[in-house]
Amino acid sequence: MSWNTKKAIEELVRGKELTKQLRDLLTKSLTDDGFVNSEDLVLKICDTFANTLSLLTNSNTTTTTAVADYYYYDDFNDVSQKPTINITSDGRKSEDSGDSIKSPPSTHRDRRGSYKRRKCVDSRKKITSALVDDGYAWRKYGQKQILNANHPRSYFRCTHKTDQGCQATKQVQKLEDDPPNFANNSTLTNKQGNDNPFFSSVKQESKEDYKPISEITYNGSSSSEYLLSPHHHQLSTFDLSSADMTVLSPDHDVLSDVVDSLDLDDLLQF
DNA sequence: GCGATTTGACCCCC
DNA sequence: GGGGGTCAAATCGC
Repeated sequence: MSWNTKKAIEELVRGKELTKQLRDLLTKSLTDDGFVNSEDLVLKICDTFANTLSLLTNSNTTTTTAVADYYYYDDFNDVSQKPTINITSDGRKSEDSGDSIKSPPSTHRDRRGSYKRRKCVDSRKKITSALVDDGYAWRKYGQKQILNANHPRSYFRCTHKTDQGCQATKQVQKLEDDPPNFANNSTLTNKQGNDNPFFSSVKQESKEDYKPISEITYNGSSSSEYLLSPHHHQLSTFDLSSADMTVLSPDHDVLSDVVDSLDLDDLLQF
């Protein structure tokens, strides 16, 4: 294990401790009597993850690509880059960065592939459905309105289906409108299964070598994303308004080292 | 040009 | 035949 990897682990552990403190700060409503300043604490946490990513970036070129493509340290301190996700009346979502959205020509309305898309945004700075959240690089390949469902169901499959034969697929569906913003409350859920009433239990199909998980992730809230580790069956929320959380590619050698040497169950036990 | 998303069409199963 | 899952053309951003 390289020095950078060890340091990355140390940073992750430090981040865990800081997050615990933040949890205490919020749940116990510590104010002036608290031993830490909340803003300072958040900055420390951001530094921790930034340091970790920096270490990983410098220690592995494979990971470097993934990190560099999808993550920028400055995003931690730049809440203004939070994308606004709008759920349209027909269930489709669009992201509004403040720029006008170019509508497809009216003559293309009925044409396959016509859709609105945000422009002038560096997509590398935000999480997209194609990014990995559980060790797989998901790519959306379909969306369908389900009978008696308020929201459409999205279909994802592994990006490496063609080149590596990965048969992993998953389905994502929102259950209810206007879920409470857990992230703003800095709530970090950690539980078996998905009993969150605002998001669907979505099955994940498993074929061949794919490691099955019983529940899946959902990214339907305006500012929070639900992540689930296929190995630990735990659900976590991250606040995208303050930090773009993502997981590196499935081919992450460095992360594998980190994961192998850490008890993620313990890491996630907030 | 590449890789991503969108979305209508198509296929399959009940 | 209807509903759900997948395909693939169209489109977009880099």
